[in-house]
Amino acid sequence: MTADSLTKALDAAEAHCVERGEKLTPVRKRVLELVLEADGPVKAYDLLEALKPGPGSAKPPTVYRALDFLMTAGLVHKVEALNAFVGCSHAHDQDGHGGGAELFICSQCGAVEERHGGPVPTNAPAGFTILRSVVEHFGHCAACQPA
Amino acid sequence: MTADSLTKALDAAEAHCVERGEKLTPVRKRVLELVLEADGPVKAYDLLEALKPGPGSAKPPTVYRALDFLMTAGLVHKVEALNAFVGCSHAHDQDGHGGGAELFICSQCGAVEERHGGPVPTNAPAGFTILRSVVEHFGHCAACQPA
DNA sequence: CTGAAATGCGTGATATTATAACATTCATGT
DNA sequence: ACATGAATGTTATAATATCACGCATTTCAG
Repeated sequence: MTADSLTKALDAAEAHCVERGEKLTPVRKRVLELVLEADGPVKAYDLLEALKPGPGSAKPPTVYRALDFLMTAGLVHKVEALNAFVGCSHAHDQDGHGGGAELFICSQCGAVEERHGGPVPTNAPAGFTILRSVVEHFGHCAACQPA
Repeated sequence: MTADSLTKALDAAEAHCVERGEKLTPVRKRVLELVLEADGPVKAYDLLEALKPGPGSAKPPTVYRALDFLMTAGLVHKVEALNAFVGCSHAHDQDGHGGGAELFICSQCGAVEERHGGPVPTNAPAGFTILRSVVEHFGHCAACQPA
């Protein structure tokens, strides 16, 4: 992500929050920035390290609260299988499609692609109502195919 | 799961391991039994508690090693979004279909349904090779629909 | 049989991930 | 000013998972 598109993404995120009647506070914005800057999924405690050049501030709750906010706002996704977080380029609300995107994660280079409107699970058990889906695919992206 | 079908499942698991040239040792068998007995996904430290009526034995590595073995053998799945484990009724090898089943988990009663040959992700990025997929759906099973 | 190698497990310590509980600050409306 | 509520700071701890070492047993070539 270029510095320019990062700025744009942050502005878009801010607008997205305002629409929702919420505030993208400095801490939240900084966390989002760090997540978006990263090449791939980021760990919460790596964010924590990155957040504290200064002495006192930045304890675990700080980053987890910011991440919770950003996830609720649909700006960040958690990669459950990695206990890590990725930025969401679409800035969609997470309501209405089960709260989860379909993620394609390259184990080689860390690149993450996100898709929506994914495969409707046609083979759900009869009568099962899906409220939230976690769909994560791990493998090699086009650029990282083994020779 | 009835006591009778539990015994059958354990015997089948043992046969499954022998086929693979591996051993279902007492510790592994006991862990599998505990996972199968449970109503729903089980936490590793709950297994740990259940494993130690005696004083000394049963430390975290014991249960994690057993779980690793059982997962590799395809007898147990990890629910990534819950950090919990479920027994696998099919006793399939996990090779050949991305290492993951599609799980339907009732948040109300904890029931887990497992499906295979799930939705081929038609919208994968071009050139992406999937090695492992995590697909977990959370919601209400037929018996737990809200009134 | 014997000894090297592999495997499984016990044990203590520690790393990693996440939350609880309570205090403080700050913006906002009245 | 004062009350209120949201966000954050702060301390502690819970929950999840792995490392590293050593011992016991099995396996099997020689």
